[in-house]
Amino acid sequence: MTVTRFAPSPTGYMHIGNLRTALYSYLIAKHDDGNFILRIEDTDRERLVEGATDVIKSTLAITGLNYDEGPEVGGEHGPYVQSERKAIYMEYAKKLVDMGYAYYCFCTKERLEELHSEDATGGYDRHCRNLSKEEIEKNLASGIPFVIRQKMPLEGTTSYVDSVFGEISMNNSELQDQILMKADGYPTYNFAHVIDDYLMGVTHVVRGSEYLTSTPKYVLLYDAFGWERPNYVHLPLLMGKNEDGSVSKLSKRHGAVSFQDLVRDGYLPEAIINYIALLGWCPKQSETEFFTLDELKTLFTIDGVSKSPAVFDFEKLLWFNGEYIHKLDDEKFYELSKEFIKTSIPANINKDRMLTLLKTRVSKLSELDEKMEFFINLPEYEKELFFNKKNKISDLGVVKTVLEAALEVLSDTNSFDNDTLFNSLMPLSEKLGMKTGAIMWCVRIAVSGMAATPGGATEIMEVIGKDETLSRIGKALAKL
RNA sequence: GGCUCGUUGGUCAAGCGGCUAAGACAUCAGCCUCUCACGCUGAAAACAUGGGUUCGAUUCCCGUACGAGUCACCA
Repeated sequence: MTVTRFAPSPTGYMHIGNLRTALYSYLIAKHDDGNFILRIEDTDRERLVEGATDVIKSTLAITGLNYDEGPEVGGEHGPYVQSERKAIYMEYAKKLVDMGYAYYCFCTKERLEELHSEDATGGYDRHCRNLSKEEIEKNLASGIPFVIRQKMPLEGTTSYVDSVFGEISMNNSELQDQILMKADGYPTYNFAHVIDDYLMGVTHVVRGSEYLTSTPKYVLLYDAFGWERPNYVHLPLLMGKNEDGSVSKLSKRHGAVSFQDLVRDGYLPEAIINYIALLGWCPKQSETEFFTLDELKTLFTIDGVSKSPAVFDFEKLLWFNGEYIHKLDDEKFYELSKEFIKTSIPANINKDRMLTLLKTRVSKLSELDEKMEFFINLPEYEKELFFNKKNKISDLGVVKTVLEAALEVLSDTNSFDNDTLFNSLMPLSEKLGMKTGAIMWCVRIAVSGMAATPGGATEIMEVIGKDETLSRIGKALAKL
C-alpha cells in the first residue's frame, strides 16, 4: 500500500510551498487509495511556536487534505509528534553506534565554531571518529555532553533513484559526518525522519528538492539498518519574482505567501489548491485547468511532476480565484462576503442585489468593500464626467434635459426593480431622440458618480432605492 | 568556492527523433453591451549557447553560459 506523509515543523504559519508539498503527498497516497499521515517534526526545541500545530491542522482541514493517521486522530504507528518519540531515536542511534555506523562526539560547540570560521568548506574534522572505547566510556561516565554522528564512508559513491529527478549520485567524500542526536537528547531532522518514515511504513518520501543532495546520507542510514529504501519524490521549488526581475525561493518578501495570508486576502481555498496543484505538475491530457480535489486524486501521477522550479504567479492565482468566485452560487457568496464587508450597509441598500452585481466583478473577496463604496456614499465628481465620446455627449444641456426627464419619470415609478426601471426609462429614448445608451449613460453617471460601475444604471437604481436615486439625480442637476 | 539539479513565449506549461512547437494567465485589437466586468473572436510572443550522434534534433551525448539548491547540535 502507498503511504505518504506530510511532516512539517511547527513554525506558526503554513507556507504555500509547504502546502503544495502536503497536497502532492496527499495526492500520491490517495491516487492509490493509500494512507496519508501527518507527523509533527518539533525536534528543534528552541524554535517552537505556540499554537503552530493548530495552524497546520486547520489548514489541512480547510483544504480537505484529511490524514488517516496523525496527532489526535491516532493510528497504529503513533505517537505522531516527534517530541513524544524521543526515546525511540536514542535507541536506534545506539544501535547504529554498536554496528559501527555512528559514533559519540564530545567536541564542544566552541571548537566547531572555530572549525567553521577557519575553513567554511571543510566541515567537521571527524575529531572524535576514532576515539578509543576507554576514552568514550570515561567521557560518558563523567557526564560530558555528547552528540552522536553518522560515520560516513570515506570513499566511493552513494546513489539513489529519485522518482522525479532520476539517479542522483554523490561522492561519499562530500558527505559530512552529520549529527544524528543532539546534545539535548533530541534527534536532528536528518535522523528522526528516517527512523519515523521507516517505522510508520512510509513508501514515498515527498518533499522539496532542497533535500536532493542530502538524501544520499539518509539512504546510507536505511542501508546501515538493512531497511528497504523508500521511493523518493523531490519536488521542484516554488520561486518568487523579485522587483529587479530575478527570482529566488518564494518567501515573505514576495508578498502574502502563507495560506492564512491568502485566505485573509479573500482567496478561496479551492482556488488556491487548484492553482498550486498546477505549479510543478501537469495532468497527462486535459482540456481544462479546473480541478476539484477529487479529480486531482484520480489524475495525479508522479511522472507529471516537473523538474524545473516554478515561479509563483499571483496574477494567475487571482484569475483562478475570480473564476471560482463567479461560479459560487449567490447564497454561498453572500455567506463568504460577510467576513470581508467592514462597511455597514444602510437600510435603503438592497444588499442581495448589490452583492449579485459585485459577484462577477471581484477577483478576491477583499475587493468587496472598495467596490461597493459608491452604492453607499455618492462619490465627489466633476460634471465633465458626463461627457462621453461614444454616446456623443458633449453638451451638458443635453444631460440636463435627460436627467430632468428621468427625474420626472422615476418619481412616478413605484416599483424599483430592474425591469420596471428599464421599461420606464426606455420611452425617453424616442421622446428625446437619443439612443438608449446615451440616456442610460447620463442616468448612470448621476446615480453613481463614477465612470465605470458594476452593473448598469437601472441595476444601480434598484440597489440604492427610489429615495436615494431621486436625491442623486437632484444633486447632479444642481451641478449642471 | 565544492557538489547536485535545472534551462520551451513575461509567467505556468504540453512535447518524450520528423509537428505550421499545444493550451492557460498576462498583454494588445475587435465583437457583444445600459458604463465596467463576464463572454466570444483574433494578434503578438519561446525551444539559452557551441559542438557532436543521426538521413533528420526542442527532444539523445559533451562543453559553455545563466539560474537555483545545498554544504548547521534548522528543518
